[in-house]
Amino acid sequence: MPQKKTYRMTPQRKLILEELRKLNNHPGADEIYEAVRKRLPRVSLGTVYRNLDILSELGEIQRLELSGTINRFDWDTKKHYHIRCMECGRVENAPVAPLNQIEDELYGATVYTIIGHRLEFLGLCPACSKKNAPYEQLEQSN
Amino acid sequence: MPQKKTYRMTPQRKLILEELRKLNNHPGADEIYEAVRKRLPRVSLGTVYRNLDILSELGEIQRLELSGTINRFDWDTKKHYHIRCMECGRVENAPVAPLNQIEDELYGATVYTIIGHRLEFLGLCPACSKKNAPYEQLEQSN
DNA sequence: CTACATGCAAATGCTTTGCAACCTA
DNA sequence: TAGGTTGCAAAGCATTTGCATGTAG
Repeated sequence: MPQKKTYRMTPQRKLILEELRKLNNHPGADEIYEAVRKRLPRVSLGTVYRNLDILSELGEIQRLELSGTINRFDWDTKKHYHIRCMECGRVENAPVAPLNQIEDELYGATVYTIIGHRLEFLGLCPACSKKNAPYEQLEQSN
Repeated sequence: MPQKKTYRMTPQRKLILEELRKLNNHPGADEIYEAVRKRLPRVSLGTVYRNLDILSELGEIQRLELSGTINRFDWDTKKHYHIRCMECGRVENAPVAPLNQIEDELYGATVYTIIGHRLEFLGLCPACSKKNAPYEQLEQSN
């Protein structure tokens, strides 16, 4: 197995963590960058990105990979969920019935007007599963 | 209200739709581009992007906005879901209990090794809700 | 000391856009 | 004929990376 990497606690890393913990609005890297910059004007965006990577790898913070701009297209316009291979990116339909009632749980519990939801499963396709046996366990603990 | 736009059926648009319907692997724009290029070597990637936009707007195809593009960070490392405003991008926690058993539905039904799932709610935050009353209805029919 | 980390700038990768020419209804 | 559409190239934008220098352990 690969030897363990030892991480250091640098002023930059500490500040990034501190500032993120002050923010309750699930900020992006740019917003964290701006916050840190007020206390350490010479930080670089690159440093912020690198540290956010490391900190989420260490489990100190969580990276939210929300759905975003265009990625994939589907000729099937019916509602259905997908499963994606974390290794190779393959996407297939997930044979799971639509959660038609899941949005009801939010009524009264949020101030948002709910429009819909997205559910996506993550895993390994058979090919990558074989190639990469220990990977699953690793990600499980994430 | 805005006057209705009339769309045309161009050879490019038709081919893009045809090729997408042949592909069962939820392709990205680049893959569709390559497929179309075999039959129409001078198409441009820009045309492919523009048509995928229009076709999904028309409901002829579905755009899968899978996780991975918008990166936000969260100091809270416990499992929880989020709700995102489709207008302004604000993200908040969604007060919904984790679907601990949802992945079980897939055992035996998929050849993938399941590692996890992501659930995200989409809606309008109170501020955008007010500004944009007809929007909700529009998106509902999507 | 030395491997990890930083600042800076350049390089990605994917998507969008401006524009002049083109073509569908 | 009008206004949507195309190819091309350039521009965007968020994120990553190469490199020389700096520094925590």
